[in-house]
Formats: sequence, structure tokens, C-alpha cells
Amino acid sequence: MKNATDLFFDAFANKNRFNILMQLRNKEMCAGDLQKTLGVEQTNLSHDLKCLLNCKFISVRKEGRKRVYKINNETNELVDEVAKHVKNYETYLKKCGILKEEKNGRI
Amino acid sequence: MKNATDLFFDAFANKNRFNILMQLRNKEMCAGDLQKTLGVEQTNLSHDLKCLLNCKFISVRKEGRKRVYKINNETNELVDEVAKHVKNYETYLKKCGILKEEKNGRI
DNA sequence: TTTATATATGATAAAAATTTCATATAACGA
DNA sequence: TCGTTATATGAAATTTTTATCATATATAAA
Repeated sequence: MKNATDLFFDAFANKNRFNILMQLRNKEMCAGDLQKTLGVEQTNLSHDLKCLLNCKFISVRKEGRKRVYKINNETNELVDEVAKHVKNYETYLKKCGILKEEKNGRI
Repeated sequence: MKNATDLFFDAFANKNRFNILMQLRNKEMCAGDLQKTLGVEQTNLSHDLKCLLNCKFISVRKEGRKRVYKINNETNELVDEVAKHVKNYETYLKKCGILKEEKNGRI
């Protein structure tokens, strides 16, 4: 059985899911808007939103036939910390050479 | 070409590499001791240490025929933040259901 | 200067993650 | 209640990541 750290990174460090968390920083959005902004498949987005909901990184409320998603404060802060670290180490990350070169990419 | 966030998570969210960073929190260790403590293959450990070095998450100094590794302060702090978040969300992560069930696991 | 220990490298094999596909459900408006 | 929009589900296919293997280098001790 996986431990909590494994599960955490599976949820949080996933390209599409982290992109969602980045979008939701400091603002709420419905699934349709996330889809347009991120340019992802509807079905993938839905899978990913469910995962983030299950982990309680985000919450949701209904508004007509739309679902409006919101990131929680602690997760918002952690996303900020990570973004800061990425910025500080960007130069070295790009020169690493061991990390793979191709992938669809986060925003 | 991958962006910095992709590269960051490739380096940081990797099971073996994060285990190394956890071990190096607040203490220096040589490769051999990391190997014993983590119970990993020598060759995998070496690949992972090189990656962490390239990204400047850790540094190294020679001591006889050993290499002694040290985590940097910023990365140490980020590891702490993540560990805290994992602890806070552990219950939900384990009930997620979407995240995969089997893997070798972080420590 | 040979042997043993400590660590590194690169290619391929194995395992795991992500995407796609086919389809389902839920809410609203005509 | 029928069609349309918005979102969800599960399984299979594809892609990516991680582990293994064979071997190399570097330092020190005998």
C-alpha cells in the first residue's frame, strides 16, 4: 500500500492537476472555463477535478448546471511556495540534463 | 521543450529523490550511508544524486573516497512545508480512490 | 602497480502514469 | 418530455517514468 507522501505527489505533482491548482489561485472557476483556459479534454479535466476534490485540495458548489471550483487556503499557499522555488531554480532545472526533455507541459 | 515547473516536479516529486531529500533534512550524509538507510540500488542512487546536484537542491564535497551530500536551506524548508501538508491531508489522500494503489513507496 | 572500495554512466527492460474513447448522468429550457 | 449543455465514469491504448544491467572511473590502501 502506498504511503501518504506518494499519494500526495500523485495528486499534486501531476501536470494537469497542478495546472488546475495554478488557475484556481486566488479565484474561483467553473469546469467549462477551466477547460477553455487550460485547453484540455473535458474528460481528463473531470477526472482531475475529482481527484483534487477527493484530496480536499479544492471544493465545489453548484450554480445552475455549472460547478464552481475553489482552492483551499493551505493548498493555495503551498502552490505559491512551489512557484517561488521553481522561479529560483529555473536556470539549474533547465540545465539538469537528467530530467526528461519532452512532455506536454504545465502552463 | 518542457517548462521549469515540469522539470521541477520531475526532480522533486520523484519517489527516490524525495526520499533522499527527506534523509538529508538537517544532516549531511555520504552516498554509502544513504544507500544503506534507504535500501536502494547503488546505481539508482547515483543517478538520483546527480539529478539533485544538477538542480542545485543539494551540494557535495569530497572526503577521502567518499562524497558527502548536503541539502540547501531553501529546499530543506520546502521539504518541510510539503511534509506538513502531507500530514494535514493524509486522511483524504488515502481515501481518494483515483490515485493508484501500488508502488514501491517513499519512506 | 595491483586490488579493493566508493561512486558514476548509458542503454535497455520493466512498470507506472496519462490520454483517449465510448458512454453515462444531471440540470435547464423549449 | 425532448433536446441541449455541462460534467462524470470506467476501461483500454498510449506514452512516460523508473529500475535493471553491464561497465566505467576515481581514490586509497596494500
